[in-house]
Amino acid sequence: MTSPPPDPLAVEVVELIGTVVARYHREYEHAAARYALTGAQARVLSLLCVEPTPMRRIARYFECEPSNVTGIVDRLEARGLVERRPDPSDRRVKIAAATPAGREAAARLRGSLDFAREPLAALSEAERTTLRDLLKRMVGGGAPG
Amino acid sequence: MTSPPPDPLAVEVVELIGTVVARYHREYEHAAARYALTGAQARVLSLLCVEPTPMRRIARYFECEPSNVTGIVDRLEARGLVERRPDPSDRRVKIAAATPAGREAAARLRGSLDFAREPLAALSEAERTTLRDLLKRMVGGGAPG
DNA sequence: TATTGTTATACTCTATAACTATA
DNA sequence: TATAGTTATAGAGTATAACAATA
Repeated sequence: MTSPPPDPLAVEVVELIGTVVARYHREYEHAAARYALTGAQARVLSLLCVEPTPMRRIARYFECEPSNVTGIVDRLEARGLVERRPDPSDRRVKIAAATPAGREAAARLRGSLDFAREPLAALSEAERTTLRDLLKRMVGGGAPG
Repeated sequence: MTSPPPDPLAVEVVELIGTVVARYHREYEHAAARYALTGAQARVLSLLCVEPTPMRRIARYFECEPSNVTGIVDRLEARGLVERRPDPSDRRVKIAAATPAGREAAARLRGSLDFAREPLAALSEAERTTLRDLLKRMVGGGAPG
């Protein structure tokens, strides 16, 4: 359907983004592993620190099947990092929420993501501002979570 | 060891990168799935299209255990997308290489990564150049693959 | 009937440890 | 002895399908 012109500059940027993505993702998994969390567990926990979320909505957020979320939340709950709460307005719904221990673990993990800040050291403040604005416009173009 | 100052701008950029990474990664898996490939299979196949690579070096490249690579290459080989070749200079080594069918599949996949190019449409050519240069400097600061 | 969450199942990815064949 | 690749094993993520409880 879409037959975009083979813009060499766009290709180069896409490849660079691919490199950044691969590196970031790998480092994120490693950082999570240091807290005995898998990447998926860390991502769900981080989401639940922002806001308690029904199981179904977690699945929609990560674009995965609801059955996956059951297992991930099971394992987080078994370690006391997350709890399931009933939804007063709909007894079918279970709302997953981070416990204080979960919020603490997530905060420690977040603080350890130096690898993500480190490459920015090569840029001046003005350049970081430029980068931020360009990324914002790229991200803003997509569908909201 | 590293106790970087809590620079709000850096934090914002890191969060934006996190968003880009999450979106790109998800879309990449979906795109690979459309060709009946897992993300890991697609990444290995793409690497082998660049250059035939010994099993051990594939593992080092992706920073995973060599035993993983065996299974991934097994499955790619079973579908005729990859083949193992002996290394004439060291009979212990097996060199994995993309077959013509594998290169074709990888090319089709690469062509379908519109999602990565699409957000760039919001940027002018000058802005893309700026973005490219900033990303280059970020990436260049890390360890070479 | 439709929806929420779960269970059961099968496949893949991942790390660890032990094994083989070469070096 | 050290290295390259594999096998065996176990835990985790994922999609599919079927199910109970609730709407």
